[in-house]
Amino acid sequence: MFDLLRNYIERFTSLPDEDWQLLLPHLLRKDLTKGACFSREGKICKEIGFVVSGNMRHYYTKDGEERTTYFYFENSMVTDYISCILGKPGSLTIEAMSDTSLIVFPYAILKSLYNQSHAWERFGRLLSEYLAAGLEERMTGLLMLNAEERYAQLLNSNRQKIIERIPQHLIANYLGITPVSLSRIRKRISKK
Amino acid sequence: MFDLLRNYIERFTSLPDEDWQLLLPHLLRKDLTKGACFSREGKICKEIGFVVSGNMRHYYTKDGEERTTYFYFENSMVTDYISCILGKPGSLTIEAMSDTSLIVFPYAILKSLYNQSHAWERFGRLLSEYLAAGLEERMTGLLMLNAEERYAQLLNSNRQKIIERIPQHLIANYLGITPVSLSRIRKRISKK
DNA sequence: CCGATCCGTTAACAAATGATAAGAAAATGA
DNA sequence: TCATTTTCTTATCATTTGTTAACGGATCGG
Repeated sequence: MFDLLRNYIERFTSLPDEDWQLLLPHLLRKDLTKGACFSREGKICKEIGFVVSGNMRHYYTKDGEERTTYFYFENSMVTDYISCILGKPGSLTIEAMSDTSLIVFPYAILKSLYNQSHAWERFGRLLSEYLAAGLEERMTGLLMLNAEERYAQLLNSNRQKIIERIPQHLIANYLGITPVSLSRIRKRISKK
Repeated sequence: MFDLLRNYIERFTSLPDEDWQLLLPHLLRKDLTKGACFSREGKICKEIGFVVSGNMRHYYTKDGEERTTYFYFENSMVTDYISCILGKPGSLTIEAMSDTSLIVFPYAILKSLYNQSHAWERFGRLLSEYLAAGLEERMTGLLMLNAEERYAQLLNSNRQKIIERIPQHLIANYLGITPVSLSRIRKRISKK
């Protein structure tokens, strides 16, 4: 099963077996039941996860309300990256939306791999670049497009999984609008 | 003068002289007059810049209008990172807002340094992480805060340079609102 | 010095979005 | 199965934001 993670990593950069063996002993399987948390607001996130099956969301809290801003599906990494990088308590909570299987390993291990191996350092760079590119695209959407255009953008992106598998009020959060507003947008679009 | 760049890099990770010497021969000084462009929409960005003096902005074009979403001040890196990373034509234009002095070098050189040296690869990782953390914070602000809160956030951040040195209609762009709306927000705040 | 341009404010109106509540359909769980 | 919860829609009203236009001050170049 751990090969799923290896394949994911090799999509960024080829990883000699020697390097892979440095990580392998630290991998664990972790199963979360629906509603369980991987990382919590106020706690320092010390683990990296890889979603084998299931899906998760992360949310911030404002005025006591959860505001979901990201979703994780199978075959992707999950962590509070900011908390890991800065080593500070996170401001978001990551929660399983369904029963979810993860492969996990300590962020401290990844950091030590950065020191031990150029290949792992490269993976870290490419992962961060990939992350930054995604954030940039999404932020530009928020700055340049209105709510309806953002929903259309999501429809035409490679993130359809979100439309298909996520409840609408959470998609509204993700788009930065209210569920009521998203419902209106959908109605407007369906009339065209 | 090139030491300014070296100091900047060393704030991320210590760089042995040997590694610095790999980059040094490729550094050039470049002066832009007010209004000149460092990178243009539709062109592949092939250079990394470091702002020695002056300031710049980058903007996207929507319906023929410029939408400024970022500012660069002295002592910071400037480039169309997405265009560099993906090797694709950029969708933004980077322009000098005043006469600006840069240190520049080809992105291709940085890429080769990634191959030649673990220390440079590390710098690349840390720079990307720093970039991602900044994008994440700003995106969260866009999703969680209304326009007035975003302006207050900017006021209380370590980005006051923007308030002090940037025309208000461009700050409005940066916040994702219209200049008229920002003017109203400022009026509301001043009444308190 | 003068004209042109840029910049910020204000007003009036239109459009979009938020807040709240009600109701119905669908999913969930005992 | 039945009650409960979740999810989505719709309506109403308030608020915010966008749009357009006008005005005056500031800045800039000749």
